[in-house]
Amino acid sequence: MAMKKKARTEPNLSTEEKIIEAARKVFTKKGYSATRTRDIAEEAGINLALLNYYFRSKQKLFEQVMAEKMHQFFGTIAPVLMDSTTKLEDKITLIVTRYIDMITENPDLPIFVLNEIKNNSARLADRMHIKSIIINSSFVQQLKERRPEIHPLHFLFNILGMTIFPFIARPVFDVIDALNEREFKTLMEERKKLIPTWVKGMLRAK
Amino acid sequence: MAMKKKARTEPNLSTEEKIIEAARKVFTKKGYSATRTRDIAEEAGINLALLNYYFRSKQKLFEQVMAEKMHQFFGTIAPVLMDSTTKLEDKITLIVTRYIDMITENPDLPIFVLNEIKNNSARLADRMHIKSIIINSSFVQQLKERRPEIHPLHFLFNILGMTIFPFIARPVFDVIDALNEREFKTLMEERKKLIPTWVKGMLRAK
DNA sequence: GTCTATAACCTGATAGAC
DNA sequence: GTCTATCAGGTTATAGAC
Repeated sequence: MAMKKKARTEPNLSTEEKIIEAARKVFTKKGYSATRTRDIAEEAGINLALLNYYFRSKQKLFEQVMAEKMHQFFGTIAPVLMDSTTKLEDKITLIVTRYIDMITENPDLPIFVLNEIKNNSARLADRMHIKSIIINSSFVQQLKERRPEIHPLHFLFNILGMTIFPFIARPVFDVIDALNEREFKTLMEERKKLIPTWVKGMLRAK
Repeated sequence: MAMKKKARTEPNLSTEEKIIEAARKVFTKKGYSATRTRDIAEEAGINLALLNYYFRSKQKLFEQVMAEKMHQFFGTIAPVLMDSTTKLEDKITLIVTRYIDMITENPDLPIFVLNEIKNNSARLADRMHIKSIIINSSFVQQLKERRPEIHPLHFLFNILGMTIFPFIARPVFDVIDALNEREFKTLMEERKKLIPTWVKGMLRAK
């Protein structure tokens, strides 16, 4: 009966690591506002005061987690977009497969990152050079050359939308039990092959 | 200098309507947890006590707004999916154009609805017959007939992802000033024609 | 470094005057 | 119906003992 304060993170970590690990989990799952510092402390199996000892405030702890998560979210495709030695078709396949693998491991990541960027916009997002990553990337150049009459963002929206949206919409399908975990994973595995095929069709289409 | 408590909603509404109108705006923009009942009262230009007088609690007020917003979100396409007299190709065009028009007027709606469903899942989502709307719809039947070897949800994910994702990801592009409001609207207008074309290509593709 | 206790503040909700 | 004042409980953060 006395197992209320059981830690849920690995016990053989430093206190600081236990806290940040717990913060990653709770912030990503519930978002900034719905997260209580007590939730994080309990998840880490430590005392609430230690959170403020290691990280001055909830806000500071959050900023650290958020920076990591943005790096994870945008860093997954940034190198692919920039690499001028990869063919356009191969880039598409890489973006899709990497995102599906990464988000499968971190299902709450997309809606967390996009929602928190919306809520903060100004401060957080421009830390990374997202603009140059997107606008001046080799990927966008290749799209412009292939289909000069269509804005390259159309294709980026298509690839990311088809890849990421199913994860964002998944809770809807969960509730109606239309799609259990295994079925969803199967679909997403299929999509690794299907999405690149469809996008290549768009690039060819009249 | 004494304009702090200025109401932002239309003044010629009943108090109850002013409150629910303010609640729609604030909840949709900030989500349940980040919303303070005081925010809603100020937005409505009324006193905090009146909120509890008309709606017993923050939770009750939220549930009312949420039910409306889910109806708005899913109701936009439900009739189209169900109508067995419409051709598959026409359904696709209708879904895309209706969603783009509706979300353009309510840009925060998709991430709000999907995020709150994720946070509540159990209670909220099954009130509407989403399951039968999706699984037993004429739309899904038509997809099965057209491409029996591909799971129909693949096409639904594609259509909704290409249509809705740009709105969800927009704050990212806002910050990097890659896309002002007019440019974004132009792109979304173009997508009303482009997305149906691309989807039809997928339906044909070997 | 880690804990308990508590300060300081915020938030949802209500009492009670008008 | 509407307001001011306030309560009760929760939340972040810190003081101080060990």
